Amino acid sequence: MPPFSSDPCLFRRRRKDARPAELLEAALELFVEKGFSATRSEEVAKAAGVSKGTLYLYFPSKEELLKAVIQHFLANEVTVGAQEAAALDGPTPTMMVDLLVPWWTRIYEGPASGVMKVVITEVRNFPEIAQFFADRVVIPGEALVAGLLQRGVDRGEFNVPDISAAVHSILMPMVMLCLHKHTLGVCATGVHDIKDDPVAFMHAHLALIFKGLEVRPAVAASQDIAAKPRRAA
Amino acid sequence: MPPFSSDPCLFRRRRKDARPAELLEAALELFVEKGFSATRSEEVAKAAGVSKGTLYLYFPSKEELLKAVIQHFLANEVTVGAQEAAALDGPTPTMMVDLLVPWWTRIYEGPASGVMKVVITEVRNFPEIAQFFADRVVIPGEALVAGLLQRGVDRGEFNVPDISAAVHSILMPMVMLCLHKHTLGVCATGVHDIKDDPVAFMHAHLALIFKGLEVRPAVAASQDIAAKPRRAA
Amino acid sequence: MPPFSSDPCLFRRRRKDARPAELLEAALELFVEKGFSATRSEEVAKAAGVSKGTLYLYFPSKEELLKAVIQHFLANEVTVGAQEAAALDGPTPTMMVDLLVPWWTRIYEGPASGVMKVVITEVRNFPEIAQFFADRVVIPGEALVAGLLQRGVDRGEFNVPDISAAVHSILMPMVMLCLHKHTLGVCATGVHDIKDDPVAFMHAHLALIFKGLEVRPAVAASQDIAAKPRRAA
Amino acid sequence: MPPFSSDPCLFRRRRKDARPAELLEAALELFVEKGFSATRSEEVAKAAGVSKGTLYLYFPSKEELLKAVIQHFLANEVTVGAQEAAALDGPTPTMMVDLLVPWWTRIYEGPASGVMKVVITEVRNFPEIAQFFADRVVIPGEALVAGLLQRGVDRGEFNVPDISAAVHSILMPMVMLCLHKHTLGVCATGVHDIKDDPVAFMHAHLALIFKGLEVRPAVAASQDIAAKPRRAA
DNA sequence: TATGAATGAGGTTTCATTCAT
DNA sequence: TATGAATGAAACCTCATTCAT
Repeated sequence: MPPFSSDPCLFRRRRKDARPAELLEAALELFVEKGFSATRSEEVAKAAGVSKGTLYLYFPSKEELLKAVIQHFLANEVTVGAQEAAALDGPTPTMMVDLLVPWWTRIYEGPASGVMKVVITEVRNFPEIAQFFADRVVIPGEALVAGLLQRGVDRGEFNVPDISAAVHSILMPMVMLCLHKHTLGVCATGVHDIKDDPVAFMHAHLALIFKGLEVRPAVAASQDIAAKPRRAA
Repeated sequence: MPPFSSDPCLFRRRRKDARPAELLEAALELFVEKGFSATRSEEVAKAAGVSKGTLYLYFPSKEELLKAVIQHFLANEVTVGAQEAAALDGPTPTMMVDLLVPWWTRIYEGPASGVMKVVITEVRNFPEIAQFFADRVVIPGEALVAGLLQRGVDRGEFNVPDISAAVHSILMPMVMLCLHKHTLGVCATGVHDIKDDPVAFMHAHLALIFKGLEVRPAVAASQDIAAKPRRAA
Repeated sequence: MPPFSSDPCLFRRRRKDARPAELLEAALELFVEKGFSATRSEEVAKAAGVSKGTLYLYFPSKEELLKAVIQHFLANEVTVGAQEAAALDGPTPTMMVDLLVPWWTRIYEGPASGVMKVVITEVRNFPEIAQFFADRVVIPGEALVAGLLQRGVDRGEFNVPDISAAVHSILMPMVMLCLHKHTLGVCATGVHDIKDDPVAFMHAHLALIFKGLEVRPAVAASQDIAAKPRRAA
Repeated sequence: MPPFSSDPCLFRRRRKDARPAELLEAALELFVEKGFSATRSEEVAKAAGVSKGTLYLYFPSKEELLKAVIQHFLANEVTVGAQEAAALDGPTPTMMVDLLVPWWTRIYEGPASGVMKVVITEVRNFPEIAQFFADRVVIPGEALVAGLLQRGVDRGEFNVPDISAAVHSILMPMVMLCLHKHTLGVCATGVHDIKDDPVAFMHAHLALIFKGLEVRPAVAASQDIAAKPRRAA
């Protein structure tokens, strides 16, 4: 057949070059869906359209495959937000909404949430991955939010007594919901679910962060709420 | 009238009575450290100083053992929280601080945080566990916080446009930090860590929830921050 | 309590003396119902109202218990028929019906059929039992029927070219139905079942056999042979 | 177009094709000798010259293996009998002898008798096997004989007051002797044994049955029914 | 390079048996 | 004598990995 060149035919070469990526994608999908240990290596091979033996031509073991999956998908998912942050301007609250809502929605709805699930659930057994994840994802992510908060404080737009704690208060629900999407969210019934409208949740979440519970002045004044070192009445 | 006392021997009886708790403790420790599936039931038995068979005298299967661990170390904690909530009185913000800070500090610092890590990271492969966890922990926990928020709204103490989202904003950071403590927290360095002062974090977190970022009126008025379907000014 | 005499009180002594028989009865019932290997020794103990340990005071192992069960119930079940045979008189066909129908009905409906089931299903692993069973049950049983046939031949009542084969033709269905009662009969549906009317089956079976024995018209006419439901033309 | 022939290697293919039969033979031999439950799956594998895992490549469980044994060695034999019955013609008594004698001789002397022993002695603990056996062997086998009897009745060749009982009278001795061959027959001495001449037994058995079927003089006279060394008309 | 038949270590669970009391 | 908590040897089955082709 003429379309294929003579020696190592182009078709096969193209297949061969694509193999590792195809295997990694199949593996991620299955690891997210069924968990690492519950996924049999043959399933990964089948999903990628090759046989069990072929998988082992590219990855020496199932564990190495997992490491490759995490590294591969992590590399592409980082620091997009940071670049976008640099491009924006205006009042910090507006910036935060304009930046964080689409950024996190993209993550939540795309494959990145699956990567997070895999990393978080398996990280304990792979310390190298843990460090990699901390360096490339956690620390930059926290820095992004911390930077926004600091900007608002510097510009006198709002008041943040404990930036580090606030970063956690902002980010943790976002991360947790990624996790939830792929864990409890898929197997337990009766749990309240935000899966269907992540954008609405993000707006509500940020609104709460911005405005708090709008405690009525009288109530708030009656006692000093949430003072750090609380004293007995 | 049996020929011998039906309480045959104080020593054995005491052992028998103590066994379940000893097994649960050994199980939790191993489950947190190595994961549920990666822990062999024999290891749990050995760690509790008994043989494999003895474990099955007290728990009919490994999965039931996990359920018992959840019930013993976490679900009871949730129940206690709910009872304490019923006993308190006064302004809702005060109540929330007085209740949630020690409650969650106990969870975070005690074995309950380990249970959360185990469940969240492995639940996907064990649907029955997922449902058990949802029924005994997630739903009651969310109900506890939702109840407090509703109380505040009913008494006109604060305003909560979206109670369900607020529940998540409050609880997710708490849960996520439990997870973090036993995953990234033990293997990655450099990640900001609240491990050493959970009480301080809780106060800051609740303060943020109550007061928000205290956005200055002028900034807030300039555009409608965080309106759900945002439109351009 | 006065009813019990002083030293080893009569009540307990009586219990103790009855123990082995109680255990054997419980064991037989369970072995028939669930099979030997599927019966746990604790179940036998429970059914006899004692604890696991006590069972082992009387029988050194489960296998020895099985042997004791078989020997115990076999000893009492043999040669009753032979004695009854000696007491009867008259035309052989009549004798056979009068003897075999109630004899086998008793066996089929009583515990003896269970013993047969146990022996037949387990005999392969217990050669001593096999010999015991052959000597005490199979050989006397076959001799009984062979003797009856020989008597009929000697008296010129019927013709039996191959007595040994005829013995099998007569006895095998009877034995097989005992077995069937406790095996296929209890677990498979759709199999034609004679469980509900063994007497009718016996009459039909013997009627078939007799007509094949070329009963001489004179003898046959003298009385209605084997004809409970049958009527003369 | 796969890169290599889809028939990768004749040697391996031939092994793979032969494996199931080899495993079934090894399994039957062990099941007959030691019983189904007492035979470990690894023993079957070893006897077939493969490893434990290989067995499970061909049969999903030990119970399915037993089902396959039943189907392969016995159920097919029943099916063949039914087909042969359809192919024959002529007077029913002749048909029955021509059909049943070689059919049952084949069963008795071949592996099928072993299957019967296994099923009958162990079926009680495996309800699914019981149903399978009933559906594939008992019901078709009884239907085969019942069909023959009905044919004779319809053609006015003989009289059968109770077909169902007659089916049992005919089949039970045949089945029972299969059982006997592999139970008492191998371990007890002194029991009368037809092992050496099943053909003679079958002729005698059927002769006994026929004479009881009131074969009409005309039919009986047309050829000498069931004479032991049958000769062509 | 690609295959898939074969392997066998390893996991959970059962249960006959023991023995301290 | 009687108990029942404890044991640990099996048994079934899975699946990551190898290797002949």
